[in-house]
Amino acid sequence: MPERNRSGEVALSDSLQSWKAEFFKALAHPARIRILECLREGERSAGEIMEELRMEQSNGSQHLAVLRNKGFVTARREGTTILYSVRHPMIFQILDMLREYFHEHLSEVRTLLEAMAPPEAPHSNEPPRGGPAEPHS
Amino acid sequence: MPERNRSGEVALSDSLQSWKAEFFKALAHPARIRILECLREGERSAGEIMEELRMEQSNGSQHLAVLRNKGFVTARREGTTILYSVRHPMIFQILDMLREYFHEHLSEVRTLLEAMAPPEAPHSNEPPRGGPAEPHS
DNA sequence: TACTAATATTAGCATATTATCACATAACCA
DNA sequence: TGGTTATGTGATAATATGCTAATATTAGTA
Repeated sequence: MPERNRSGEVALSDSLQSWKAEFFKALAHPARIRILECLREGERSAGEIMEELRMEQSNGSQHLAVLRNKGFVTARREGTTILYSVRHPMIFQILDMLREYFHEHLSEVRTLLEAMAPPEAPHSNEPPRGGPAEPHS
Repeated sequence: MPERNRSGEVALSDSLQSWKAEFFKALAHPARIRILECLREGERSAGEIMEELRMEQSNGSQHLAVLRNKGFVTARREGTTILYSVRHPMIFQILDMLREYFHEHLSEVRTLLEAMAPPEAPHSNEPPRGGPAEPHS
């Protein structure tokens, strides 16, 4: 615990860094990233999100709870549905920066991606025929 | 596993989001944030970093390994010491954005901080039962 | 009131991650 | 050579996380 709280300044900096870590932790899941990307177009109900992302209701609700508790999204009730929206555009700025970086450094990133999911061959992915074709672009 | 690789485009987007999640996961630890902040001023040896951050050698080395494997930092040997530096200024841009947000929304953030590390106040805070609490109607 | 739909929360389990220890390797210097 | 420092690696227990199933809460409606 690096607390040299001599002037009170270090404590704030320490809080800041812990907060940043919590911030990143909340984003450190593909499902939550997808939820945020889903909300990029605007307000969405919990049901719509889970349908679009094909998540279990309970699972999705838990991810939404994480995003809610960390302040990434706000929710408002409208009748029986609850509409979620992203609280601050900074989120999208960060995601956009990452997207740029991802494409600029695609060659380097690919190596990391392969190291990321080693159990399956990154080249040929099996086409699971019979699955529902999605008209989504 | 949401893979609808009909045109190859969705797969890339999916990879992007998984990569983003991995990116955030690598940053989701206060120690690693501190290491990066420590490297903001430039190149530093592993020993300097651990001394400044008061970390155990082995522990710090592991965190450095995470940052290295994810491509956040590069390392070069100089004699007996190994010098680390941050690979891309985007990291600092993101950290700066968060710092701004942290200070702009300090009042909101403080609530989350308290919920984050409750060393005192064993009074259980009430979860948002009964739907989301609207800021004000 | 009862009933249904939409969300939220809880519980149990499996898995992943962390910090830490112990030891191994490498470079430098006397 | 021997000794000190810097760094890496493997194993372990404690902790955290995610997923599924089940249950609870709220709003709307009959």
